[in-house]
Amino acid sequence: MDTPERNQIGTPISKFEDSPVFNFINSLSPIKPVKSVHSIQTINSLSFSSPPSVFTSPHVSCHRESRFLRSHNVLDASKHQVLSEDGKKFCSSEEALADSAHAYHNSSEPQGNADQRIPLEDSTTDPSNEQPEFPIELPQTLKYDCGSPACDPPTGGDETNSLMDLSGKAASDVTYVDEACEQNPPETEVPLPGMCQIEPRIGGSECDWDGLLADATDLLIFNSPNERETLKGLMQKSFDPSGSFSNFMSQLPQTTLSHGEKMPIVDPAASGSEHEIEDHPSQQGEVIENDQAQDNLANTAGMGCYPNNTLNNQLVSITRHGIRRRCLDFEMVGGRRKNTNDGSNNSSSSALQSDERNVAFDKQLLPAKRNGNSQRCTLPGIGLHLNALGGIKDYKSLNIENISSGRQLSLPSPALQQSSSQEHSLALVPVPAEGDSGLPDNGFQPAEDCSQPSGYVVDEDFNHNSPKKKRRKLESAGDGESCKRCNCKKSKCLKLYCECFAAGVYCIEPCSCQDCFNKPIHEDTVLATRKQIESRNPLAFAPKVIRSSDSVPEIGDDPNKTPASARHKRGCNCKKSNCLKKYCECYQGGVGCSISCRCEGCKNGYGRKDGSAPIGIEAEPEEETESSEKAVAEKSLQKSEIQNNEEHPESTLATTPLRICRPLLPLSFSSKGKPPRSSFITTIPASGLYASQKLGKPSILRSQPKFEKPFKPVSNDEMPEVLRGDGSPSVKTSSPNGKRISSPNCEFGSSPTRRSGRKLILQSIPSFPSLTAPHL
DNA sequence: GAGTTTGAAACT
DNA sequence: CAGTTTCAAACTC
Repeated sequence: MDTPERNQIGTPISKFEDSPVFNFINSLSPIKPVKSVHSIQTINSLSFSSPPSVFTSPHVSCHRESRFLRSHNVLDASKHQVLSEDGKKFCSSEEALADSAHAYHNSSEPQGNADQRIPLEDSTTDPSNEQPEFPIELPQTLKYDCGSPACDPPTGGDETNSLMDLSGKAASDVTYVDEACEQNPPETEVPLPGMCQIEPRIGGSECDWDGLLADATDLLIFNSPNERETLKGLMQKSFDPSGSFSNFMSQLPQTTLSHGEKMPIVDPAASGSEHEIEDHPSQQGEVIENDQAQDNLANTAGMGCYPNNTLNNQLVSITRHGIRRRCLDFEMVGGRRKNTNDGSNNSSSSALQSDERNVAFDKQLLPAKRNGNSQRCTLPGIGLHLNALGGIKDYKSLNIENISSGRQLSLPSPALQQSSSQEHSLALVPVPAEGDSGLPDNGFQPAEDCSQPSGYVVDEDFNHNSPKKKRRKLESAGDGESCKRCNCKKSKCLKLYCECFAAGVYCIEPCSCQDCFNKPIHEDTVLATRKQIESRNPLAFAPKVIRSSDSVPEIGDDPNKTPASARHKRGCNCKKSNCLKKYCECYQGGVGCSISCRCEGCKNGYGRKDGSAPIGIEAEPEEETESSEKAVAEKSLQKSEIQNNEEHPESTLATTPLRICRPLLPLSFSSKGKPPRSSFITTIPASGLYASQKLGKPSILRSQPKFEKPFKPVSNDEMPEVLRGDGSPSVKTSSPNGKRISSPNCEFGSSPTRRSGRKLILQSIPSFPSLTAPHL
């Protein structure tokens, strides 16, 4: 394999060959790579975080970051341990299956989660149990694994074997690598060929480039760390032309470095995987077994999440490293399904191409899937029809921002999120807010949470099998709330009654809806309906809860106010629930009632309409507005800005940093899958509040509960923005809310707390467009 | 699991 | 804009 490819490659190869490392590797066993790896390891932990963010969806990324830190630390500290453990784990297929399933979901999420999970997953994958047919799953897991220290093993059956042996033999990474290399000497070489193949294809789209590049780098990496670097350098040079690529590359190194820790393992495995896939189907089969089991599970679950095997496998093998893989994987997922079966054996190159193609197809479907992957439900947000429509443009911007920041962005509006996810192929995976809860465990949990997500992932068709059952299961399994989906019977899921539809997400497995038209299949209908609804009420699909979290912190007022800052877009109209139950949208959204609310006997724990804050949360609404006014007086400048913002939100936004965040934020919630109600969105402060809620859908789902608990009341910067935008603009006029809205707007706009909000407005506006745009 | 309550969404 | 109806979630049993 290798030799022929190399020949083809020609120049590129020659470069690599030039490097002493490469030559050495070629002549010798993989052992050398290991050394390089060690050096890299130190770097990995640090760099690692950033790359993932880029690929991962905003939601995910946010969560991830927090997780990452932890995970990385853990990994660093216990790298060796992990590896040894992994080896053990590999043996156990059980965990592997479960993990792999999670991993799929996680794929969107990324490294953060992946890192934690990875070890386990890797181990699981490694064991590779086997079914050649479904190699895809394994690859995915592997990919994730790669990201994680443990991951490496994942690759081919041979690798798995080697890994197994290694696990038994030596705990150290080095041993791992060496063995892998020895067993699969060709693998080391393989990477190069892969590079060559990739390049030609790359010509296609930037996205593809990124994926390819990543893959290529991975491949190179596999051979040896040194080689990686050299390859990277080469790659960068060659690809620099595309900005995206350059950015990507910059990150890639990190990823590679990060991998470096694990590198030893990873490289061998990666190389092996490719070879195995292409050349050694039998080996693949071994690896695949686990994957298949997972796939089967996913399928049974109705999960579309799990990509088809063939394509996935190829891609996976290529991409192993967390970030890229993710992208590819997600994309792959959609496309894979179709293609995988057909050409499991296709060469890597073909796989790549197919992947690209698939991606386009997947866009529509992916969102949902991604969501599922992400964690879930949140992702509800994720499978937005809007996304598909959306706008690629938006996503690009998002990506850029993400990349630059290195964090995930919160999507401004569901539409944006979706669009971004689709285009990137990154699934917005709302990482479960839980992230915190258990890195190790959680790593998987998120996936579990994702169970819903899985639902997302699941193909639409699957959903219907037994929606109620699934739904309940999901609910029970994960957060009951989080997993939930709609249960529409008469609305066909084409009205705002439908949470999924309202959230801009396609209905998926967990849904128990009847006669559902909110599916990719009926995209046209969905879009048309959306348009109609939006025509009546531009803000109809905007988050119901707007959060000025940004404003709060920035303002420096009491942090406590944060909750108060968030407000329901329209305000509730509760008469009997006293705003103490989820019937109340304000309460459900974790925000206090505001002036805009027409509720009677308001006792909202998050903040009473009166301004009193029963729970301890400060009174939000009116009082806040007043306070805000005071603040304004104090800060004439801010005031002016705010006013300007209100009047000219756009301009303000542009100037303010918030803008960036906002655009991203809005969608976040939607992704959740089913936040309280689709419309409720948490705003995410650019800074990273997310953690608490933002987390995508999971956050949403979870968020609700949290909301119940007063404090984190949603921080939804984004929403507020949207709302503001809505409110300030004429938008609301159309909507029934308009009545109420006026007051709320006043609150936001006038209220000091909202000062930050001013900026939000602008962002929010943009998000909507994205949604509508798709309809075009 | 079925039925009731609730309030938003949709309609008039 | 107000009132009514429809709808599905939230809640209760």
